[in-house]
Amino acid sequence: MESNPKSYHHGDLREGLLEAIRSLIERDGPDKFRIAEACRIAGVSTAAPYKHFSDRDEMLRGVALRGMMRLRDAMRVAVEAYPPRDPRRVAGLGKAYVDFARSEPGIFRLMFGLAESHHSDDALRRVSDASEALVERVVAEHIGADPGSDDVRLRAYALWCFVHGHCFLTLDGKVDPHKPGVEDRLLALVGDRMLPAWEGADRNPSGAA
Amino acid sequence: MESNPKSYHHGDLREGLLEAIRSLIERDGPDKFRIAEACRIAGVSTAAPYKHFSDRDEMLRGVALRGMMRLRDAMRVAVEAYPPRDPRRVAGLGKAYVDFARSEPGIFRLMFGLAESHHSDDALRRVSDASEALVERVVAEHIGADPGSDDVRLRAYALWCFVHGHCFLTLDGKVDPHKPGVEDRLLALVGDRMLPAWEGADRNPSGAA
DNA sequence: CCCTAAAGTTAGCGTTGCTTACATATGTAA
DNA sequence: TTACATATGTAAGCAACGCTAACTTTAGGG
Repeated sequence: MESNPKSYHHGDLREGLLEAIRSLIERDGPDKFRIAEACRIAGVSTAAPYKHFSDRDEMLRGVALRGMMRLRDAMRVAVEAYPPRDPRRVAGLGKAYVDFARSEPGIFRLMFGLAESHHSDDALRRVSDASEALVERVVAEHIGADPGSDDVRLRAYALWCFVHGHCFLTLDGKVDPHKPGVEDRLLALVGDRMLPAWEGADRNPSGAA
Repeated sequence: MESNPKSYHHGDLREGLLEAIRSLIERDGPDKFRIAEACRIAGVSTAAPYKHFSDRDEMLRGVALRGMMRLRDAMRVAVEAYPPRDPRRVAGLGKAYVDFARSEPGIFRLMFGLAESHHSDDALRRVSDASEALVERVVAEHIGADPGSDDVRLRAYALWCFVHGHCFLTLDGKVDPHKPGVEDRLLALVGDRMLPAWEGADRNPSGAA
């Protein structure tokens, strides 16, 4: 079962293909990559992938899933770098998200470009939900509230919206990459205005519009 | 030059194809739509499109451009619904953005999924820049600052990040559509915490981290 | 030591984007 | 009107790609 290049059997063709496809998507985009080229990289014939994947979409979902896992892991590592209630914990979480989008823009686009797969594929949803739960946990600790409360979920979602939007806009070139100060000032704006404004405020669910 | 269905010439095949492709993208997605089907809808042969577009990508860019224009126009209409410095102006701007993403999710994804086209296609960038300028103008009026200042641009960008992220996350089903109260509370959170916190604060660019 | 199943290969089919060569309509000028 | 150039359509077909069918090779268990 090892990955011997000489043997008739690849050893772990599924993982080998996923890695090949990942690199090709990063180079050409999700709808441009060719299966035949991934086969050539993995060193197999063009029919081999169909022993492991039903079709092209399943390959894409496999690559997206592994990307979701890497993002989730990166967020976990970033969170554990600082103790609870440390402001750098929230900032680090956002930074990990942005760093991932910057380092793997093609996969990031793929992950959030699969329109219907999020609802149908259970594995994708599970990993995505884990990341969401992590954000909620960190926000809950930060503002000292119950992790499951609607208030925390809403604020975590708001933070996620902000970071997620920033990722897509930077990927689309809406912010100049040759102006490194912008991102720092942006983080400072959110960190100084948004997060402190939350602390101890609106703890009661007042129905004010 | 009229669009007579009986005549040999279509009349305005370019626009007819763009509309047909738009509807197909909305139904099947940007990478799934087939040119032949758009031709059937427009009532021409499969070779006809290539008299107006060089290739598939140019058709997609054409559809994306018209989408950008619709979004820009919707934002303009929303802005003009309220006088300057009215808080509903900023809220309406964001709402127009979200409404567009909800009503045309396929085109919205297409518009922000074209990775390199934003840099290469001048027409796309021009319309996108116009929308960006509009956001900056409204934010500048709202906080009573100079439209071209770095401060305004940063705050406008922060607002855009937030709204843009919310659009993508709702499209990906990250927020339950059967909970209409969520969006209102989200807008209230941003409106009550974020925007008022901006007014008259941090007008001086202090270097505090 | 076979026998089964897993995992690979080769050949080829159908679809699809796109091109080439040809046909038809439109606008302009003699 | 007629002649011509150009724009815009059709028909036929090529090449590439996803995918399948039938066959071959290896791994592993009784």
